[in-house]
Amino acid sequence: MSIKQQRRGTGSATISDVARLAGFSPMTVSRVINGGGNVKESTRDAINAAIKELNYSPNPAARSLAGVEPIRIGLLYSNPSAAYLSEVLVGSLDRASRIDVQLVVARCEPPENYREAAEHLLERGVHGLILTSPLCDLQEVVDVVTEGDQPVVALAGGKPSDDLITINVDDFEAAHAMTKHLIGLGHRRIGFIIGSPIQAASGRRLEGYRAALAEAGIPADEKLIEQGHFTYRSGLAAADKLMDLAVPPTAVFASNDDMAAAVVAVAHRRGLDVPNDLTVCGFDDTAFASSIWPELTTIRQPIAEMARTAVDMLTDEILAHRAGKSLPREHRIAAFELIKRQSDAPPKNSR
Amino acid sequence: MSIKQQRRGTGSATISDVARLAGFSPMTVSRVINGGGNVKESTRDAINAAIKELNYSPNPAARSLAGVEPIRIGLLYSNPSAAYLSEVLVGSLDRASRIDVQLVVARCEPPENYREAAEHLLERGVHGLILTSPLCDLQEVVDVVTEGDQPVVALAGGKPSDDLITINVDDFEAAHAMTKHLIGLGHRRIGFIIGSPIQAASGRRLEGYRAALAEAGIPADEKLIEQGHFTYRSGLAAADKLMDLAVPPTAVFASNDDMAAAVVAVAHRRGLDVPNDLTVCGFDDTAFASSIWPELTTIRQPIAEMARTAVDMLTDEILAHRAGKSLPREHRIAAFELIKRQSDAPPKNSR
DNA sequence: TTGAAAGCGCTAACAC
DNA sequence: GTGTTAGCGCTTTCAA
Repeated sequence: MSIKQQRRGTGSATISDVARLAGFSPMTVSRVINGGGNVKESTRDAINAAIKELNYSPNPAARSLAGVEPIRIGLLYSNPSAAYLSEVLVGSLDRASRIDVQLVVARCEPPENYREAAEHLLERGVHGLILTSPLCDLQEVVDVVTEGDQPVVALAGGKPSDDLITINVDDFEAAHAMTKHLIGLGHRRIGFIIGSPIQAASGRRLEGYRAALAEAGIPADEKLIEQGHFTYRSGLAAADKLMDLAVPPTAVFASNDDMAAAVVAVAHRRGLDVPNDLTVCGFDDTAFASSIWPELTTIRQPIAEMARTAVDMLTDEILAHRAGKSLPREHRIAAFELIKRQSDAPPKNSR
Repeated sequence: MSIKQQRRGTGSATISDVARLAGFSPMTVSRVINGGGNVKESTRDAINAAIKELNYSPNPAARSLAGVEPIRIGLLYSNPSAAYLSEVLVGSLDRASRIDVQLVVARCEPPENYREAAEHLLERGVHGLILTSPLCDLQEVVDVVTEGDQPVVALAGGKPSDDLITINVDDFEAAHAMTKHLIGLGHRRIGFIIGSPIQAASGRRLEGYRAALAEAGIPADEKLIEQGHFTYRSGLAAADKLMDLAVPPTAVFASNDDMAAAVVAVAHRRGLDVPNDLTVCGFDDTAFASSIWPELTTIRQPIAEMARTAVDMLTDEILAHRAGKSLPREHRIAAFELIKRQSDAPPKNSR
């Protein structure tokens, strides 16, 4: 039933098919695809239409064989919260391999070697850089990587600026949503553990919490707010302080899962049941959140998806750069999700 | 100083270079590379020598352009312990993209849909399958995937057999090493939490523990051995039983990190310090191990590396299969590592 | 058992 | 602005 192709060929549309349909030469199609200059507006449109109609996409093998310089992207990470890092890797590796982009991964531990690490990557000829979480918040690191003219994207962190493409969830909105959820459950004394002060997201999460409280007409009580550092250990300390309060909170919202897990541990140590005696919520939905018991209600950032987006955006920038154009630095917002699990309940004395 | 290549070209050796050096045509070289039949022994040797001398390796882009059927590997996973899964993905994606192998990933949740999931992959035209951890231990799943004649590799799990290529650490040796480490610290009453009974590794770990005890002349006490299921929750229950013993253990060795983390939680809840009042060790070195406090002493399986190996072995098999040869099913052992962190110490009353 | 020719899909170089 | 030509490195087909 299947007609054998003349020789081989995958069956999908080629650049010549597009050229024929649009009434131009393959070369012109190639120019359009690669954002090359010097193509008449009308020609470009016709070709784009043909591309769409044929659902054409260039064959990467042919492309690389024809000698285009491959796109290389550097990924700089540090302090690997294993779960976060691997989501980043999964997402970016996946997309990179799909669109045939080389990914060079390097670890960098500021303050020691961030300069070297960045320079090392640049020497390896990367055309753009992805900066992962704690790194995008270190001004020195950002300064170093934005020195050259390669585009840089900050993944889940960093302040939107003219130097940086950023991809974030709306931390304010997310913390706001979680706090509102807690208020909806009936909580009035809601403890909050702030994240590491060096990360911009920490402040935004705190503001979201404050705003939700204010909107509900709940007076702010500064004693309910403790500083943490995104580590389990800092969560332990903060939780202890919170639970030692004369009137302890009925719920604690920690700025990440590690600290939330620590709150659960402290509660248990004190003979408190979670969630019946204390509601605990986290942020990030790392492996932690669903491995401990009870499983944590938390905010999920689509890290893998964001990493994919990062690769895409960076690739677009690099291509634009090669074609001599320049795109404005974009600041993308990804959708968060409130994941309700078993660590939250109405406060005990509510009715 | 650099002489511009005539037009482009990467500079590395091509099939023609090899052909010229060996004194044959590119075609014959191609045959040798692809394991094709009909090449004289002496010719083959000469060409192989030339390949080696030039350090030649075929250009995958050219290859795929020339229309060889791409190698497609299916990866079947379930019950994603996020950390484990992403290590698997990172390793396999990385290697697959490097050697230009397509990886098709599918989730499968037995007992519902393992048959469909496997068949779905096969329909997508995969030439071989990787089975990740809990799956390789389910006989029904193994039966289904080995029905056809595609090669299957079991990654970190499964019983070595004629149907399956397996890649494992030596669970017996690893558990043995950890137990010995604990004994070396001075512990005599060492609790053990067994992993899920459906996974073959659980039994091997238990045996390793037993053997080390026996070697040290420590009489086995069955009360110190509790059944778990690799979940945090089962670890909680097992730890409670262990700590309720008239003479509780001074150390607990859990068959994975999740359960070890649960032991730490129970200890803390009971006012016990880890490691000073109780030593706790895990297995796997997942994110958990280094996120909680104290960080867990544990056994590390080089999952990502093992995944890379899996892709390589499968690819070799598929290539051999295509060339009409058949390799014996290999059973590879990867090296584990005992990661010493802060959750172990000599027993209190030792001196 | 080996080789020659042609072509996979694309783009760089150079016309026009 | 657009087209022509040639060739990237490999494999298939077919002939010797």
